[in-house]
Amino acid sequence: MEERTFEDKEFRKTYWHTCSHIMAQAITRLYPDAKLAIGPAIDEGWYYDIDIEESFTNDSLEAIEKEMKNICKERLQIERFVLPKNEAIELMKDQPYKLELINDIPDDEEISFYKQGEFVDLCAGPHLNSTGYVKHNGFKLLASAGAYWRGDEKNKMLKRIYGIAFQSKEELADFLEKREEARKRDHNKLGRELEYFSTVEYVGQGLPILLPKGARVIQLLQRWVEDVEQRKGYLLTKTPLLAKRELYKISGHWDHYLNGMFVLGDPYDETKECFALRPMTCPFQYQAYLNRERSYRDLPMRFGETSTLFRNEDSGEMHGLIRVRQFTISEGHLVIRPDQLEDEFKGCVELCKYFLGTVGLLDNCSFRFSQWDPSNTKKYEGTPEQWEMAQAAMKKILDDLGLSYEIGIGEAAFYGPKLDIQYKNVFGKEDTIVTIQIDMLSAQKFDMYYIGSDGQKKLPYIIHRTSLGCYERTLAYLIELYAGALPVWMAPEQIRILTITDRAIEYAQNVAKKLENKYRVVLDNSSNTLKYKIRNAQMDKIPYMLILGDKDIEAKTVSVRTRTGDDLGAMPLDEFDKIIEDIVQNKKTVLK
RNA sequence: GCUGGCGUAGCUCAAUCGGUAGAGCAGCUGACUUGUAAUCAGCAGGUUGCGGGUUCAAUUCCUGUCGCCAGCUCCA
Repeated sequence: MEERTFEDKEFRKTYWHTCSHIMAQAITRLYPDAKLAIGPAIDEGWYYDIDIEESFTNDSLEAIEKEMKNICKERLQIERFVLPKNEAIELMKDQPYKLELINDIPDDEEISFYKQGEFVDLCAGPHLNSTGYVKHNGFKLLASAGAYWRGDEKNKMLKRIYGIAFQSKEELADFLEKREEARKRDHNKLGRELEYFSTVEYVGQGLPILLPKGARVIQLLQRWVEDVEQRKGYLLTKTPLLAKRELYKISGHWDHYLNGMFVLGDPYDETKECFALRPMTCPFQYQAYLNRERSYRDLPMRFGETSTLFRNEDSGEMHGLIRVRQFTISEGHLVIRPDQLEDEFKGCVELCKYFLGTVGLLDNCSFRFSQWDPSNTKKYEGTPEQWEMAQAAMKKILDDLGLSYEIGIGEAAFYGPKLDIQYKNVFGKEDTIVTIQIDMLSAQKFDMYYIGSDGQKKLPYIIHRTSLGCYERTLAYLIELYAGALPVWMAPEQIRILTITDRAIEYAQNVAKKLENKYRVVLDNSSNTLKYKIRNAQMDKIPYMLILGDKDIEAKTVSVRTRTGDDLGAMPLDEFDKIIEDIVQNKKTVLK
């Protein structure tokens, strides 16, 4: 086994899993009262959940690491053995979590253990065959955190320690360095530094202030999405941000989403009017459809809206621009005949792939088919038959499209299954960026019908979908992806004009005036030195810098420098305009 | 909401045993008028997140609260 390397995913996981046991052994040595829960290998490293009184501090993590090194150096043989259930229970009698796990193992399955020195753990394996194979200077404990037993918030919260290991200390150092590099791209830090957004304590959690740069980027994304959607046959709506309780009762939000809403008034006093801010656009936009009777000839009707939503997230959930309490999405609802489902759904997938591809985010996306959980029917509306039908329809479409997707059980909306497009950010964390959902239930609730060719009332299907998802979240991902250096067409500041001497001020003002008609320009005609101006210009973020001095005035040129450090030399303004116009018009993501 | 960590100037960080808050950068003013990653000088900047407590004295100790970070749970 020692011939194998980390290229081999199975070996990597085995190695990390053994690390997890070594960590558990070290913890047991240092804290004999610790009760062990589970300790699996994960995508990057491992964790172990432990029930223990003490909190793990940085100091205690170091102490555990030190003991782990000892265990490696002891070169303990790791031996697997199997016990019948009654003996397994006897062996683990002091480990309540292990007992619970043993009791869940079916009687006909064998119960395996791994032993290294004095330490024995219930485990399916596999493992390395000696603690000596783990390089004592190749691992690090990264963090401690809380985690619920079996992932259920009703259960006790245990202490979790995360760790990472490699086969050499150089690889470990490399990993830690890359992690630091990723932190520098963190939108939550970079976005504040570059003044895209800020938060204010007394405004509230999850309520970011979009500063001029952030607001500008979001505005131009919104205009672009609205324009493209218009060309794709979308009808623009603008609907209220709040409504009476009665609307949400029809939509089902009152039953399924009340604790996620901001309610204005007493939700339980039926004698008084009660409003709530909208957490979703659906029931509002349906009203546009309901405005008059519709024929089968009218369908599909595609409604689009740049829609601001409010969700009362739990206080621990907020994170920069990724998870907020007020956000704006490119919302849309397609009211369609059942026979149009396939084409329209595919159209939605194509559209959002176009948007995500153009901004450069598509490469980090994966698809998730989010289904209901048949064992938790309380969370959902509709019958099992209706769910099976909707999911079967979506499965057929996804398979036809040849999309490779993962299935997420219990990830569906309460009214239907979803195709979620998941974005993996610089830290490897995944969130939904775009969602397309099939809804076969809502039309009936809202009495949304159309008159078929036979003159009879028919129920349409509804597709809920976004194009670019939530703009705040998208902006966060763009900041991270481009490390703050957004593509020219969406950069909040495209050109910075710098004067070398005060003699160039008037010339610079004229240049600025010409460019301002088409581009976002900032003129720095302060009397500081050029070096000073460049230093303070965040020059690796601003696509183009025009440097103007006596030579340029005389030759009627601008000296152009790009944020990548390329000096394009002096050129007439028209020539510069052509270069940048091409890049902006064609939404090129690469500068040059 | 839960577990843990952290809140000192716009940013990055100091402040010994509890003894009355200091530096660099950014900012502003002046000088310099400079051709591609730190020109010089000066000024200003703080209810140490906020409230309560202990103490002669709190940035420091205790407590509550708000916010930020990591993770869990939940979700776009």
